[in-house]
Amino acid sequence: MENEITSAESIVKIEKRLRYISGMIKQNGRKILHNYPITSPQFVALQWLLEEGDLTIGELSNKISLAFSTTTDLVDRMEKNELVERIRDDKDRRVVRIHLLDKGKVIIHEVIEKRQEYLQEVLDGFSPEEETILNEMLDSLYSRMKQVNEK
Amino acid sequence: MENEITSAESIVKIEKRLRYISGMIKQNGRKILHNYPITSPQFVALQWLLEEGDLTIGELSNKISLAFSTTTDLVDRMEKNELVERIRDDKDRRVVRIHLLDKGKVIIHEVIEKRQEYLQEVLDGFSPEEETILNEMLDSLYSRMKQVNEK
DNA sequence: CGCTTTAGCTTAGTATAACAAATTTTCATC
DNA sequence: GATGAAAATTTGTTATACTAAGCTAAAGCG
Repeated sequence: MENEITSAESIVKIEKRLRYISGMIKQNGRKILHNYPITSPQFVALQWLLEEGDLTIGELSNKISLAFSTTTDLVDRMEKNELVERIRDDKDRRVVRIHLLDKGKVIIHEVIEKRQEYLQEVLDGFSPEEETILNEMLDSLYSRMKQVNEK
Repeated sequence: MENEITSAESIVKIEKRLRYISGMIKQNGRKILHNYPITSPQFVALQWLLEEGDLTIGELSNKISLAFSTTTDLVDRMEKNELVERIRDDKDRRVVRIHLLDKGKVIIHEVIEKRQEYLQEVLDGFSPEEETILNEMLDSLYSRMKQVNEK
């Protein structure tokens, strides 16, 4: 059963807040990446590789919601910088698996740490109760968005 | 006085949630913009112009956290597509004010509406109480981030 | 006034990102 | 083995994004 419709006014407010927050996060992300030899899309890709292990071009493209050809170029540049390497699958020679190299691993770990420090600082302004609520909220938001996006 | 330090584990979890959610929003945004003749950065710029009224290149650059020259190019393309126009300030001939044109206004309104419909759908899964909590949470997050970013 | 500095924006130059369409290579299947 | 499909890449084009250099108008100052 669906709940009552949220007022339009409320939606506008929430949309605005989300936009401002995402602007803040973007701004902070820029500041951090400025000290590292990777770009924002590269960061996203590397983080997925760290989290999921080796991924094919297709899998990575889906994770980061980009066209195959965009991902190919992205990987080209990261390979040139020795952040990752391509490994041809022995069973299926069509498939290329992207593997995180040490240099990439060090960088991505450091950047993630900086981001976590930032988050830590933000959350220092929260009580433990608020933090619990935030966690639950993000969980709900995520699973609900997943539902809606998959429709 | 600061609250107790959030556990590292919790931070990791929250970071991950935020990342997933922003991925979802990005994915949905792409889907919507696909039907309109504007790009994602252009959308952001137009939305600020709608919200704030005419802005100078400098003001707009700050709003969207981009270099002046990037904004100049962005405005060039939007001007070519008749979404906005440049108006020289009469008092101070150095200043250029970016003004939203009708075509741009129609597009930005429609895109915002689509985004709000999406948010509406997401929030339909929430009870009024949850929604109130969400609102408060976003408020806290925003003001706290602003504090931290300005340090 | 005449000079320098500053502010606001644009240009130039380069690298990256993003996509659609065409192509290549390999696999699966008939 | 021919044919079609799948996975990546290449091609071609446009948009984003930055730094550094340049331009023009305003402001400050002797």
